[in-house]
Amino acid sequence: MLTNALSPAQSMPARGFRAEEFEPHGLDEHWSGAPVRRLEAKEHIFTEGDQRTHIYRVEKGAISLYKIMPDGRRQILGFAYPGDLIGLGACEEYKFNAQATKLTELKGLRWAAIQNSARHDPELALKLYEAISLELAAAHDLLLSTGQRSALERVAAFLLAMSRRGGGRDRVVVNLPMTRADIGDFLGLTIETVSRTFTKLRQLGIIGLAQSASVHVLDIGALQELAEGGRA
Amino acid sequence: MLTNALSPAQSMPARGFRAEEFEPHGLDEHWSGAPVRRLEAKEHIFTEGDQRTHIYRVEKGAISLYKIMPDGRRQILGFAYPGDLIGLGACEEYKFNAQATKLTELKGLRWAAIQNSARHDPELALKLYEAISLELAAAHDLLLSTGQRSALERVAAFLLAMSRRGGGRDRVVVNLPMTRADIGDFLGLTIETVSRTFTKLRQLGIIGLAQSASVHVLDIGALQELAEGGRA
DNA sequence: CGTCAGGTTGACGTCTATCAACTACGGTGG
DNA sequence: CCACCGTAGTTGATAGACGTCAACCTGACG
Repeated sequence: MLTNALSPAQSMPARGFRAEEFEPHGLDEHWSGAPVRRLEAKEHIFTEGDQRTHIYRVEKGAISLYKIMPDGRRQILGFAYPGDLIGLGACEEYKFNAQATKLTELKGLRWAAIQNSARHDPELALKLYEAISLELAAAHDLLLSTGQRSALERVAAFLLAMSRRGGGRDRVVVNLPMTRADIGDFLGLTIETVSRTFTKLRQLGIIGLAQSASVHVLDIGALQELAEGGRA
Repeated sequence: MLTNALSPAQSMPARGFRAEEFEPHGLDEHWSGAPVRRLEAKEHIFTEGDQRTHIYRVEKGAISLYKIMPDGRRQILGFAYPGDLIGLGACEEYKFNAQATKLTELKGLRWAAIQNSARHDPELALKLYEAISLELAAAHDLLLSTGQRSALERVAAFLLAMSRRGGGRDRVVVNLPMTRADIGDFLGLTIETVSRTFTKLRQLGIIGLAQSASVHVLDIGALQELAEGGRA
């Protein structure tokens, strides 16, 4: 029911929430009229410190949300998939950057409008509250990964979480709309370690790697065991 | 203005929010009537999976919020100080454990009551939304630490964040109401690494360590540089 | 066919975990 | 009063996991 990033034992998409299940009802009408915006890969929706004018909903593609340090180190906080909302944080400025990982379409709503509605519509306000509390749960799960899990465990947890995105739970074929660099910066690993770990999982017969962007999950049980530290 | 855990460049307490600045006005009246509950060190308020019956406000002491893996690895998500709220997540069950790090007092409010009020009071609902979005920002900052920063950088960022708790900004004497083990599990380090890093900071003349629970910040500029990766 | 971004693999280095010994402190009880 | 014990913290030696540097491969695209 929740929307955690790296919680393989639970049943949640990796960030934000599935529109059909959790979208604030009070937002539906607003979205229908909103114009579609198209982004090329690597194009930004907004960057940290920008005035927080809109909230966005991903229609197609995928968005990475990330923070970056002065020396270039980057931490991806999550990936937003179609149906996910972006920019819910209640503050004057965006607190992170949002960038398309591939060709992406999204809709935007003026925050001022949402805020006005919410001031007279407790239902809507509570929906915002619920939506963001799902994001918090996702952040907490990712925190458990980056803080405590080994590289193998992190990648296993990541693949499990990804296998549960996009509706059908525990899909055999998982599509990864992001690069190895993105995965690395999400999990707190380097490109090389991510690549090596994928290879190890393939050698163990747990996954298949037809193309690098498409993973076949062959043994989901093993993946779950690994993610929970069943064996190091 | 925000409440981030490890964002030394910004000015926020480590988790939750300062009551006098951010507490939902609609909650004030509720709290005044609530009974005080006293907890010994290591006593739990609730554990993961418990029915989410109350939200709590810390009055004295400190609470650690943590997740734990089957094999005992623990990730502390944050520390709640006096004025901070606990258990805001919008779901049926608590998603983490809450445990006193020392003798602590807190007040609790039945969630059902808050929820009922919020359904008719958009102001209150929006306050909940704002409160939890601050927690999300805190989680994101911690994520940047555990995912990207070195041990030295993490401890520097942690000390900076702690120096900004408790009202007076950039206090020279910082009190740490948690053990080295707690700090380690918060930052994704071991006790030994935390201890060694404190020693290194002392040898560098950046902090003073009279007692292990009380840190004197001697050179806050150096701490900031370290936290942002100024020099590795 | 050349170029470039993305991905894989190998050799090596290093940061931090692990294992272990030791100190300091506080409480408890003889 | 002091011996004893448990918890917390520090420090040292060692090992291992992951990062770094580098070569190479692949596929897309002009």
